[in-house]
Amino acid sequence: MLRFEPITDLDLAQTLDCGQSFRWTENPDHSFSGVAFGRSVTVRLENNMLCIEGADEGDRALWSDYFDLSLNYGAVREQLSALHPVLKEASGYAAGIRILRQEPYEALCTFIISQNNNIKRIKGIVQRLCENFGEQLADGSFAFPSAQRMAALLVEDLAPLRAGFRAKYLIDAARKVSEGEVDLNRCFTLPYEEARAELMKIKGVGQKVADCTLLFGMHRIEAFPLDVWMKRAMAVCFPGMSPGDFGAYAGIAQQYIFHYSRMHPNLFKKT
DNA sequence: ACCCAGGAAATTC
DNA sequence: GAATTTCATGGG
Repeated sequence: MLRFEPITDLDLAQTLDCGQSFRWTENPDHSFSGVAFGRSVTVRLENNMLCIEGADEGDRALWSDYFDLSLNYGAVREQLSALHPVLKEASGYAAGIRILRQEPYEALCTFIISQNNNIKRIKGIVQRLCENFGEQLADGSFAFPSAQRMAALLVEDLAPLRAGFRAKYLIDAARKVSEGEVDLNRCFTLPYEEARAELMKIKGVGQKVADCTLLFGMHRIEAFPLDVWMKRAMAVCFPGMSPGDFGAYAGIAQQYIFHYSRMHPNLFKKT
């Protein structure tokens, strides 16, 4: 069991159930159980201390990075709040969100699955992907399958996932990643537009999926994914503004706005 | 029956 | 080139 120093600006529900990761489930006591990096754990907050059951001391840095504990989100919110009054409102409402550092390949696959889909069904498809092709862990849960494992599959093999037209995209991603035709590690350091182009070599990966992969899988927090919710929010609340106007922490601003708009759908009705 | 969901590719104009 | 249609599946 790992225990971290007391921390502010962390809400597990806002962070783990806000549509950036699809592998966490809430328990009756408001802790969350999930798998990341092949480790099955349960996380909870006790007196503002993050506690991770099932993790050992050797993984302290891994989980600190996963929950982005070293970034001062209070300072980020202060900076963002100065940009626009609605962003100030949204960042206050969603102040407990942190941008996770997920496994790059997992982020890539889950956001390929996300296209023209809803969060509930995305979770089901991801769960079936892990159960069918991921390594089983000691407690019976499943790791996310590797690109190498998935590259050995045929599109038909993914039928049990019921992923529809996205199955062929997953196979293309697995093959290009496992053969090095797409280098996920380079996407951490390439100039932003080049990193996005690298990911878009995969069939089924456009700008939005590439942006989500960069933001949630490579911690490129300048990324500002525009999905249907964000396009509505931008049209209603930020007319004339573009992603570049949100600065170096655009991705965090995006998550604040995304969460705020999903929790207040009536404010962003289509005209 | 129709519409929508953290879109992108294929087709048509 | 820009606008529209198609692609699978499941819930409201």
